[in-house]
Amino acid sequence: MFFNIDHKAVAALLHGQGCANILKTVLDNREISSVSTEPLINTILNSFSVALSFVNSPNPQPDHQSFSQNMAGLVPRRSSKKKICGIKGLGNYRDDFQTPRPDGFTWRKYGEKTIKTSTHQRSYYRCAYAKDRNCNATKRLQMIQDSPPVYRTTYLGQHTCKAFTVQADTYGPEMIQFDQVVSESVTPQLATIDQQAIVIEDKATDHTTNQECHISDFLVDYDELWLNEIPPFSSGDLSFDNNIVAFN
DNA sequence: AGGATTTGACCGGC
DNA sequence: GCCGGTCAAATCCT
Repeated sequence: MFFNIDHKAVAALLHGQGCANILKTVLDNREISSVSTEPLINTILNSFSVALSFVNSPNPQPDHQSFSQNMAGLVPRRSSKKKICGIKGLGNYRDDFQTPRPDGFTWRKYGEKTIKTSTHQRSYYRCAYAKDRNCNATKRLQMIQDSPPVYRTTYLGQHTCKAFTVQADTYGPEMIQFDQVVSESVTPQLATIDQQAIVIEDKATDHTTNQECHISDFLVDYDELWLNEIPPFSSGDLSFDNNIVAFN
C-alpha cells in the first residue's frame, strides 16, 4: 500500500500535532507527572523535519517496503558467513526467521557475548555513524525466548546523528504513550534518550511488542502508520489524534 | 579493495 | 576471579 508524498507529509504533521497535544497535557499535569518533556519536544521537531523532507524532496521518499527491508544493523547482509552456523539458537537467517523490527537507524555490530544469565548470546550494536557524526547511541539485542522468539532490545545513549537518518530513509514517530501499553508495534525512534535505557521486547512472530520503559514511552514507528492507511487528510479530521493515547 | 561481521582478547567494575 | 562491555585483528562478501 502506498501513500503519496502529500499524505505522508500530512501524516507527519498530524503526528507532530498529536505530540504537541500530549506535551500540553503533560505540562498541564506537571506537578503530578515525572515524564520528561524533552523527548516529546524532539519528536515534534522531528515530525516537522520529516514533513518538510517529504514536501521538499524532488525525489519520492523510499517506500515503506524498502524501508522495512533496510535492516543492515539487525540482519546480516550475508547468509553464508561463518558466524551463521555459530549463532546458538538462531539457525539460518534466511529461513524466514523472524527478526526484530527495524528501528530506523543504521547499526553496526561490534560485539557479541554469551551472558551468564541467558542461554542466548547478546549482540552489541552502535550507530553506524558513531565516528563520522560522533554519535554515541548503542543498543543491545538479545533473544530471551525461543518459541515464540522474543527479543529484548536495550537502547542506550543519544542519537546525535538523527537529523541525517531522518532525511535519508526513516520516518518519524507515530505514537506516544504514557503509563499504558496499547501500541502493537513500537520501536524507539528519533527520540532523545539521554542517559536513559529503553528496553523493548519484540515478539517476532506476531509483531507484538511489550515495553519495559521506565519513563515516558516516546516510542514510535511509522511502519504502522503506512500500513494502517491513514485516510486522506481533510479539515477537522482528527482520526490520527484518536490514535494518540490520552495521558492520564 | 573496501566495508561489514565475527570472535577471541582485553578492560574495568564489583 | 567473575562478568559484562568493548576493542581490534581476522574473515567474509560485494
